Amino acid sequence: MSTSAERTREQLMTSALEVVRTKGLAAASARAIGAHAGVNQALIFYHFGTVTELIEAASDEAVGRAVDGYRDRFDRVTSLSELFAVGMQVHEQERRIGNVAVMAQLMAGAQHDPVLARASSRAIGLWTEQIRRVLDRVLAGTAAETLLDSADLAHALSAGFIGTELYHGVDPTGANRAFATMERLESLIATINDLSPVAQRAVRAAGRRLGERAEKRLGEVDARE
Amino acid sequence: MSTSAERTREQLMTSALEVVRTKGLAAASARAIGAHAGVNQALIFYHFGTVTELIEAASDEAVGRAVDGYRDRFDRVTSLSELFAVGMQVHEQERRIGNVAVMAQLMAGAQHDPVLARASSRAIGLWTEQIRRVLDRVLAGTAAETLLDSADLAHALSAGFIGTELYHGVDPTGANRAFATMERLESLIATINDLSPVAQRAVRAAGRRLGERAEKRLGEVDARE
DNA sequence: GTCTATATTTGGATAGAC
DNA sequence: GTCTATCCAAATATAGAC
Repeated sequence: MSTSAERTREQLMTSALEVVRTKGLAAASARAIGAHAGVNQALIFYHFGTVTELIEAASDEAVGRAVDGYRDRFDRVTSLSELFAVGMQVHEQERRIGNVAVMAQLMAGAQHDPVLARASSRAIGLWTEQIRRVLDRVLAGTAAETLLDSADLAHALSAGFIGTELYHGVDPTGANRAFATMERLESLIATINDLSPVAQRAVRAAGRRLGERAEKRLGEVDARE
Repeated sequence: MSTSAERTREQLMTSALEVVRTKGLAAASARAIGAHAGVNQALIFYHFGTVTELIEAASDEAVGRAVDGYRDRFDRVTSLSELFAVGMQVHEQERRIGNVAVMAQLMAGAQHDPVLARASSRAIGLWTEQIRRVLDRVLAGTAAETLLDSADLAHALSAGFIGTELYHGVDPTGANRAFATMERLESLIATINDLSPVAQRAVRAAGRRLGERAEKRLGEVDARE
């Protein structure tokens, strides 16, 4: 049984994201969100304190629900190619309903706002962790396991999706070309997984050296920050 | 010989980018930019019309100059690995001075502002074209030529750099992991270029089929938009 | 070409009635 | 818990003096 206050809170949260989605973060003022929710803007401050805290709460709720909703689908994935296919489908769906656009707006705002930074960190963390979990499983025992690191790759995919979203608003064809490259690279990995044992050993050996180099570099960069 | 008006225009342009760099697009108001430039905010409207048009002019000027400045360095590149190394160095430098952060802010704003969209389109276009030109040259005659498309890859790299920049502000370690993946993939391509002829033929053949599939898909997506 | 002053709008936030 | 009314700060933009 939802009280009137709970309904108001929910309306404000969905309206907040809806305004960010359609008009961008810069236009997501208390007045705009209140008007969209059909309630007075003062209620935002009563229920959430500030506008950005409302957006934070809305993001937490929406991302948690979205990621949960895809969990079963990801759990049924059994190969890297399948993960890639499902990942692209999920991304396309999330993109169509505007959730990726919202995330991109929040991350841009997060660069200079600690509240949005917290929200973005949690949001991107949930998605990345979901991908990493499946990657860990489907990479196990394959040649690609030597070439890639599931955590690294999960972060790269998340960053790629956000970057491509911004790219899409500026140059749609260019964004599709970026996606085509991701597809090519995935196919390449799949191809290597199916190579002859001899060729695979050569690639693995080279890959091992390269992986070590990458990890070494990563440690150095992190130490600097 | 620079007139007083020219100096004022230049100060406003550099100040505009400096404010975006340090405080974000949302804080780049006429007052903030004017104060930073040490001139009255009214001059922004006199010289540029609106604040976003000032930012547009500043971006055009700065990006053109930056890309030109790296041209020679890119022209001396002779292999994919070398391009990757130089690209990472250039990106790291541009990131350190904040130019990547500016671009990310502009692209986020561009999603809902036609003036910023124009500016972002030109800016990202210059960088992408620079990368594509070199890719075209260094890929020629290699095994990777069959696996990749220089225009597609150039767009993917640009999108990746922007996405990673936003990611960096939210999760620095995660961003470095994303970079590590780019490095691994580049190494993989380099490895394939050095494989035995037999293995390479297998990879090439698989790559050709995959490349055709990617291009087909790309055509379909573009037709929908 | 630059500044001061100001009109106008918009936004965050709070007080107080209901 | 919600609304009205309002304060205050900040923003874009313009008019007019210098």
